[in-house]
Amino acid sequence: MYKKDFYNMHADICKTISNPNRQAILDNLRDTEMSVTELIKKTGISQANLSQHLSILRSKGVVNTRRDGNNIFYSISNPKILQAYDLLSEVMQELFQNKQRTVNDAIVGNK
Amino acid sequence: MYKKDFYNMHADICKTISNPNRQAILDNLRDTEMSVTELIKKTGISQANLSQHLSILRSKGVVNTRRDGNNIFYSISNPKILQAYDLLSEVMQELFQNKQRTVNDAIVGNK
DNA sequence: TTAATATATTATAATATTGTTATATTAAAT
DNA sequence: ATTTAATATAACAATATTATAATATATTAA
Repeated sequence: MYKKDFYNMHADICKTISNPNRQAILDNLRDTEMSVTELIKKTGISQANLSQHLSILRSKGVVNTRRDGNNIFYSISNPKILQAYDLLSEVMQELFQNKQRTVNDAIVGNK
Repeated sequence: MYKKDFYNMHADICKTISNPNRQAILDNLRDTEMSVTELIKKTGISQANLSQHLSILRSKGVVNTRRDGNNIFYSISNPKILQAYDLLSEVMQELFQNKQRTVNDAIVGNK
């Protein structure tokens, strides 16, 4: 596989989880499957919009589905997705702390 | 911090690395700093576009810069960014393998 | 001081992503 | 067979992202 293809695929999977609503979905599915109705309640996302986001996650293989009667249950397909999610949380926090420190240094005037 | 803010920030940092050209940049900076000119050569991205992507990475704190004479050297600010990058590579590969397997099952007709 | 090199910025057109509204599908219950 | 509840899809407007072309800035060299 050529590097460009790799970068494209990588960016694609990364983009799939790069949306606040989809982050909320994944966070709610962290350790349990959940029906769409439950997800609506938990996330507050509108039905149509949630369904669209679930469709994106599903089409990329990030979540799996299971029908039980009238409900469809969504779950995360691969635990590494959550590992990546959590690692990015750490990165985010550390970047945020650095920014805070920079601002503080600027105010206090020390380096 | 409210969950919505968290998801927004998380998605934001995630979006920052969700672009094939920025992936290429990060991959090239993996274990060395590099000047813009070097990055142009290595990645094949146009000067203006590369500069824009570097600007995005810089503004989000993902890379640091150092001027040396006429050159500006870029480097990755936090090793966890690469850890996250690599973990997402694994996720990508595993998702890809699953998809391959599914296609194969469909062709062969076994489950 | 001017020229050359390295990098950044701005404007813009093309494309992609997002959320909303309205409508369709699917399965279960009556 | 209808009705109801759960979920999906389509159409669309608003916004964001992207790459290109043109121009500007900054540092060194001549």
